[in-house]
Amino acid sequence: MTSAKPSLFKLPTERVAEELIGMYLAHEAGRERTVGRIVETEAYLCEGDPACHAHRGMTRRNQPMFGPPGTAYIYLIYGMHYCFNVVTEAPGIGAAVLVRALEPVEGIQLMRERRKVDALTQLCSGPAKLVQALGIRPEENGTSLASGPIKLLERPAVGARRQSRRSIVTCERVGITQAADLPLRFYELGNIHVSKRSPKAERTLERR
DNA sequence: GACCAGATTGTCT
DNA sequence: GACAATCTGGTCA
Repeated sequence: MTSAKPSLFKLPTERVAEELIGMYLAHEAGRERTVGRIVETEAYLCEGDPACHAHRGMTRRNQPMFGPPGTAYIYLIYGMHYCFNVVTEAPGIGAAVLVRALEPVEGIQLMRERRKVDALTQLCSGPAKLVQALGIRPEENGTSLASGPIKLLERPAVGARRQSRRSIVTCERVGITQAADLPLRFYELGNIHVSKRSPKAERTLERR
């Protein structure tokens, strides 16, 4: 397992969101390590996307979104849940990818304790759930994914089973009211850890 | 399985 | 003062 290449985060946000599927998100706090395989993401674009936090310019909350690509952007939603994003493209742009679901890989017992549930599919099948399961903290907002406690990893190229494009479903994003129809959500077809499936988009994929 | 309401607080207008 | 990139538990079919 090696760190993701920094150049990855400079790609267009939709590309990053798609490329992240199949990669690994790791969190280290002292000796406690948890790792999950990314199975669902959403892209939030700097232009033409009113659902993006950065749409109306920089504020105190969204400041990390305007930092260098590969920065962690963690924010509080609905007064009680935290969500984790990866900043993309270039400094000052204000685009990011929301990680929505993981397949638990390492530190599963720790995840169970943090989430206070047993079922594997309930550990990381939602943006706020995976933050809780990995033990990601709001203080880690703005840290670098290359050197901070949160890391993005990929399997070495040799012998790696490359994520086939065919098995990635593209559909509308979840839980937003503005620009809800843009196809900016990506998830792995058939994976039980995905937070919400889109039967319509899956049928379209099957026909290809 | 689908739908709905309630919890709860920082941020922005 | 309204709203929000959510989750959970309850109800109903």
